[in-house]
Amino acid sequence: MVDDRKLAVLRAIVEDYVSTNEPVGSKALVERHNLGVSSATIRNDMAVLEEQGYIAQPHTSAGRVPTDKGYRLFVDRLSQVKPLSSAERKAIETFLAGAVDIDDVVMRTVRLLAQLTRQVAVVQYPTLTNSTVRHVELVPLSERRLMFVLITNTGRVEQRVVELPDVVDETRVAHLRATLNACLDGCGLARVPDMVADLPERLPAEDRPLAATVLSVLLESLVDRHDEKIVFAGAANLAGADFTVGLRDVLEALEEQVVLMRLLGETSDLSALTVRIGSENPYTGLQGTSLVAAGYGSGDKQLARLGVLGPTRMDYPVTMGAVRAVARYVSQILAAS
Amino acid sequence: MVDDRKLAVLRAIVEDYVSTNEPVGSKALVERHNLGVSSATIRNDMAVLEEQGYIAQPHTSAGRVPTDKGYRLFVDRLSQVKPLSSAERKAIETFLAGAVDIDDVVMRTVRLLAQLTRQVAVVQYPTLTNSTVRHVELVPLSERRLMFVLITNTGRVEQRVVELPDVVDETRVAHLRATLNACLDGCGLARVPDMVADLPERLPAEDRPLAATVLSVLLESLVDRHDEKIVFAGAANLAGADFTVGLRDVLEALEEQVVLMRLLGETSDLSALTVRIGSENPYTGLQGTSLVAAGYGSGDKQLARLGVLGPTRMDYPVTMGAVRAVARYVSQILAAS
DNA sequence: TCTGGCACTCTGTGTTCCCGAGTGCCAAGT
DNA sequence: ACTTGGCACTCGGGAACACAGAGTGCCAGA
Repeated sequence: MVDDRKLAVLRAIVEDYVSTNEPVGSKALVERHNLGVSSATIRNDMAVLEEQGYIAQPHTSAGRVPTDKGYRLFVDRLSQVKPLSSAERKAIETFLAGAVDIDDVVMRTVRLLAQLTRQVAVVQYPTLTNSTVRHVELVPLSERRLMFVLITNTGRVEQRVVELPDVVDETRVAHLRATLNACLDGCGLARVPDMVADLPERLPAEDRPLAATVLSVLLESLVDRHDEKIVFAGAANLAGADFTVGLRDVLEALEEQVVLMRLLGETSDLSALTVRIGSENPYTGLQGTSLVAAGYGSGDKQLARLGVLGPTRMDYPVTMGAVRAVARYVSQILAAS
Repeated sequence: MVDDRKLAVLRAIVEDYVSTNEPVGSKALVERHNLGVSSATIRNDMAVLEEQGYIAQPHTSAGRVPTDKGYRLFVDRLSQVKPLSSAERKAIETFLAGAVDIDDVVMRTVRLLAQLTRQVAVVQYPTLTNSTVRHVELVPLSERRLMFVLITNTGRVEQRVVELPDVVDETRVAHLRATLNACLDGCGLARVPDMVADLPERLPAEDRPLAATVLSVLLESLVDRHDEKIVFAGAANLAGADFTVGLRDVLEALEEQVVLMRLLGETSDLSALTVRIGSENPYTGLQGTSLVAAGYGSGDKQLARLGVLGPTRMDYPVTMGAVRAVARYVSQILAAS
């Protein structure tokens, strides 16, 4: 009986604080929620909760505010994800359905998520490592320049300009293209380096310089930077909120790809809905913010993650519901294309 | 003599206000600049300048602040663009040189500009209308789906998935590809619709459904949205500045592609350095901000625009120098690739 | 274990007051 | 016709202060 009520009190505090943005006191608590006890009892419970580190008071004789630890407990045990309304589901579906290519999917997703949660949305591009080669194209641009294009089964297109050491005629390029496609078609990107390792040796000697140049660009484009691409939207939603830490730091973090990568990346289970609260964050500029993230992917493969970043004081059930729903719909879209 | 000094006073007011961010009074003015007259004289001049609308005072008995009209005069007649230091030039060069594709160029440019000016940078993607077709590629994804890829001479790649009405075999696709390339190679994008208008009729009857489907996607991808792509960076730089209008509005405007398009687009001369100050702005959310923009392009063709957005109270000479320099370097890079 | 009561401690807000910077104007000087 | 020093006036912003209100901790009694 004892502990049960304390948990109810904590839940009530979190809910009230999230909705009012003001420290909540014992009296207001018994009025708004019908716990069957008096405010004095609540005060005792609150004292205990504070001692255990779940809540804190900004000053003596102000109400209580949840700590990060308090939010953590709330998220883990006291709340359940709130599903979206059917109108919202409908909106998601129609909005995402119009996407024409992978860039468009990502763009629409991030905007949708920002609008839905009224917070900052973050979407990581589908990783290349799980995709396979659909087609390789070599397009002569001029005598000594090629454009190299790699198309993956996820609809992603990688392109690079290749500077050639020598003038190369069209038929050699065609030959290399055919060879590359034969060698790589359907091959997982992770296996590409192995597949092409001995490729120059299997070619006539006069084709080798060309092949070597193209391959070096190909390999470089794979390892390069593209797992690291992340976009965000909804920065305007930060303007209203007040952070313990400066707004500037948050904006800086958002523009720093590396920080976002670590933020989204450092989660053990890709498929689950994960929440990172305030000081649990690795980056100091993002203390005072929480991240709600989920993995998405086509079919059974998880490709990447998406989520929203907001003030620690956020409505976790609703946000988690939105993130989960969007992740599912994006997965559907990607699986279908 | 008279007017000359008034202009000097206005210049001094702008410079002081930009550097101190406080309304500047007559006394401070004679101290910091050696105008050879007394503060009383300055006061008279200031009264005239105020009556003419170049400066204003926030309250009675505060110093003066330049109005938008005052900044306008300053930019047009009282200042000269300040060139960058050689260290800065060097930095630009090396930073931009590493770009691997057009996305990378744009990304690097916008970040560079944001960092250089410590303001929000805005870069418009090179317009497709001035570019020409380098290559068209059709890649079978499955029996009834094609990926259509269009490569332009500016290194831009457009991609679309095409849903086919029927199962189509590979040789027909190859044939269509060859026909398309023969027809469109080197053709300006604006002329593409004309060029392909009668193309189905020139094909054997059995190829026409396929051709029609692909062409409709092609045409759609041209008119669609890609002239409208704009990216920005440096939002964190907004955090420090204080706007007359809310920070939120500015952030919202930045995320609204349409607004940015109009902002950058509505300038008569594409090649000149243009400055739009405060209330000269079309969008209400951007009053209180100024835009400094320049066109860029490869060779003699202007492709698009880039610029920075900052508080009306900005250091125009320095900002204009940075924008101009970056525009030039980007043009160089694009011309070379 | 809960409850009502009570004294205490804060913060936030409103009020008042005053200093100082800056102006406008005027009469005198060049 | 300008310029200058002087002077009275205005107003914003900060400091000092008081006060109401909300909230707490604790204690004695049910």
